[in-house]
Amino acid sequence: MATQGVSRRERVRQATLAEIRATARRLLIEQGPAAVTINAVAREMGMSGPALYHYFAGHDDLVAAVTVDFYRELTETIRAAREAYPREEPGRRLLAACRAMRRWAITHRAEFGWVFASPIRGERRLDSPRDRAGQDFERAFVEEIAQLWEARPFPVPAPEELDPSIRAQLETYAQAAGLTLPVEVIHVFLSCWIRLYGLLCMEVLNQLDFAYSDLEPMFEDCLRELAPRLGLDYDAEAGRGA
Amino acid sequence: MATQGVSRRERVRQATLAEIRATARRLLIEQGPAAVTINAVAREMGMSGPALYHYFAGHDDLVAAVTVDFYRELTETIRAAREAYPREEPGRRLLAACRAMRRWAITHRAEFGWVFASPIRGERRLDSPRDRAGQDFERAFVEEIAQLWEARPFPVPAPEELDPSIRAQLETYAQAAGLTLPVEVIHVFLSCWIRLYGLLCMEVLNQLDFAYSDLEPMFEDCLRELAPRLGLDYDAEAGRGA
DNA sequence: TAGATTTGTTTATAGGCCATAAGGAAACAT
DNA sequence: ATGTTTCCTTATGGCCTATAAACAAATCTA
Repeated sequence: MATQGVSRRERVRQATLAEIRATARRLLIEQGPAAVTINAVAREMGMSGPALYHYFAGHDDLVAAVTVDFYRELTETIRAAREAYPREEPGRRLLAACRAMRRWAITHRAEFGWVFASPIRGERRLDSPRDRAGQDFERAFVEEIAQLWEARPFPVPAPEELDPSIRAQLETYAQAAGLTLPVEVIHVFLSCWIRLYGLLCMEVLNQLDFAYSDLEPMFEDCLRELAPRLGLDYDAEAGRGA
Repeated sequence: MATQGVSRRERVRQATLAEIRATARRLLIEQGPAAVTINAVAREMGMSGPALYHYFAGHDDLVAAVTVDFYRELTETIRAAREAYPREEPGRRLLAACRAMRRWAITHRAEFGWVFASPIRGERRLDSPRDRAGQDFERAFVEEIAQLWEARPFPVPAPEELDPSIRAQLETYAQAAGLTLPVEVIHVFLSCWIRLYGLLCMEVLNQLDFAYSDLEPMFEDCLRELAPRLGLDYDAEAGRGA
């Protein structure tokens, strides 16, 4: 048996854990974030509320676990999309990753909105599973940027052009994240990231509904504008498909 | 008397309404959004919970009223900052408005975060006080853009360059908002708006904490990049002061 | 000015949520 | 077979929303 060392009990426990998270997700999708409550999830599963406390320490814990699921799924989707192109074309891979991110976001609005609108109040611990999943998500892009930079360096600001405060912040970040890329490269990357992710953020938070009903062309516009900054050519065709 | 037609009762009522909203705001600042609850506000004021239902239809209503307060204050701040420069310099006025927005946002993090992270779930009615306040906020910028465009037209894409879908969406928006500016101008405006507001959005939602501790230089960077697109020259000095 | 009305407030109530405690039942181990 | 661990239940306390009913006070009106 492949599951040799795993007791039956443990298997059942894992199944229950998965069912809880799946139920929470279903409630989120069907009834919104406020409906994802310990009691509601339990009721939905035919259990009594307090039973769930044997699986999660509390509401926050459940929320965090679900968030991690979403991060993982999104990251996995992005990684898979990347692999549609060979390693020799990091530019195409990067664009595919960006588009996969938006596609996941708009086909999983509730989940994407939950991930970053819900639980970031207050401080974060850098070692929580939640943050590890977030870092992993980010890494999917950083890896590709690093490949791109090595394969075909894109223009970056001269050292003296970069604001000293930004430089200092990014040095701290690079060190904490274990990045070996030059700070100027990180700056270009994050500048692009902020624009792309920020657009998605506003879209999912319905901050742009007052003027737009479909932001896909704006997203493609954003990619078209960002592509040359990373020294890669924008491929309009790939945006329409999938 | 200036308050001639207003009964004493009405005055007291307005005072109570104001106190309720002020208390809600205080709770928001001191203890976070979750603490802004009908009961907590009432308790804080020495009243019993149900009494508040004579002033607000329910929790959502209170939330909406507080949100409107924030929108108004922010809008007022922006309008005031604009007036620091004469009408003949719409460029400076616009930059001042942008900086005032960020300044208000970071000196009122809880309020700013509340405004656009909290209550936008679900649909919106276009005629609610909440949305009217939001439109008013937006107008503070649109007005300035219009002035700028008339005084010194900035470059806009040629009609055939604008994506048809975007054009259609913006035509709908322009009509609904009663804007007479060309669609291409609106497109440039909103493109800039998305970047600026999106950056602020991510900052206040702590989406960039993983790398940055102080986003002011990034905001200034954004302004510096946006300024030429609106045909105005970036004034670094004004950013440092205040 | 005395009664009727409107308005503001309180207590009581119903239902939901989070979280803990205490007890019972089932699965496991030896 | 029996003790132990694990899981699940009911009971409880405290806070929340929201409504209903009862009471007090200010205001209006005849």
